[in-house]
Amino acid sequence: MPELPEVETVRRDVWGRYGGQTLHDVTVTGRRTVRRHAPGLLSGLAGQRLASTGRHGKYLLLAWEDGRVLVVHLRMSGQLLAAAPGGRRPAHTHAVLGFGGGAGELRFVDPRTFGEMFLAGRAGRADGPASEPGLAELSHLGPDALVVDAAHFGAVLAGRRAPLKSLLVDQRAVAGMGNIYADEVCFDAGLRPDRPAGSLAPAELERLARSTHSVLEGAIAGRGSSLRDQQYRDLYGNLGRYQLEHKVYGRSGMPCPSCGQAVQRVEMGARRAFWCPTCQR
DNA sequence: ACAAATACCTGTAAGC
DNA sequence: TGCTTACAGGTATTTG
Repeated sequence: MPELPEVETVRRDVWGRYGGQTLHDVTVTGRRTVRRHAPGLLSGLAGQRLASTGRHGKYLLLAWEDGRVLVVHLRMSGQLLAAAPGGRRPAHTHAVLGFGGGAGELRFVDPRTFGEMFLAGRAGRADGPASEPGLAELSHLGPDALVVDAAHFGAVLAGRRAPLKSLLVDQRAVAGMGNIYADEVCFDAGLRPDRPAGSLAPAELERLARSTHSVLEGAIAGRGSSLRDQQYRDLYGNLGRYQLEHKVYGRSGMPCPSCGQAVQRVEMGARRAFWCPTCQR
């Protein structure tokens, strides 16, 4: 499932192929994909050059010359796929951005239709991750996980009795982590996912911030995680390889890579968490 | 104010 | 073989 590392991988791919290219036409066939506004609104982007790309948490931002930003969220099953124009489009293709200059088309494919695209105003300037264009639609998000620090964790976790993991996947607290990376970050930081969020000592908050950065950066280097359903693909349809480096996520009963103890699975409400009972406290 | 539950979806896999 | 059921999970919304 696309979380921060997967979205960042796709962002870099998109910039590499479509950066500076002119958008010629937009085709929207999935109404639910553009549910925040009328489907025809995206056609107004035709003629614009892709000026920069950005990302905040799991939101991908495509900024155009005139300052408008196309916001893309892949949610569960969304994919952005590059293709030559004219080929047969895969099932569940809900929107297609047609570029000139031989760049071909950019397809939004999403079987479960949880994903969405919408047009927002006003772009940031720099091309890069975690740009802060100040979009009203994204104002509910906490700081991007790549730049969060211990002080911020301290502030948002203070006084909370909810499990640490629940806060790590809460995009209002910190933006970018989901089920996979919250578990991996907790393991790397040596913290139980079911620790009451407000119980972390200063040194633990420091470890949490450090592990958040290192785990997510490692996952970006590995081009993201493709799970057994192979739902996550990069722009060119290739699988990620960071799933090979997961220490605890989905590894219930298998030995912890650090100590050899069996990885445990704990139910936390409707969701679950994987963790090592000896390495995490 | 916070925490937990639920709705939204469909492809896949497990069970019968 | 074919049917039914459970499960996956990010976010918005509702309920407690």
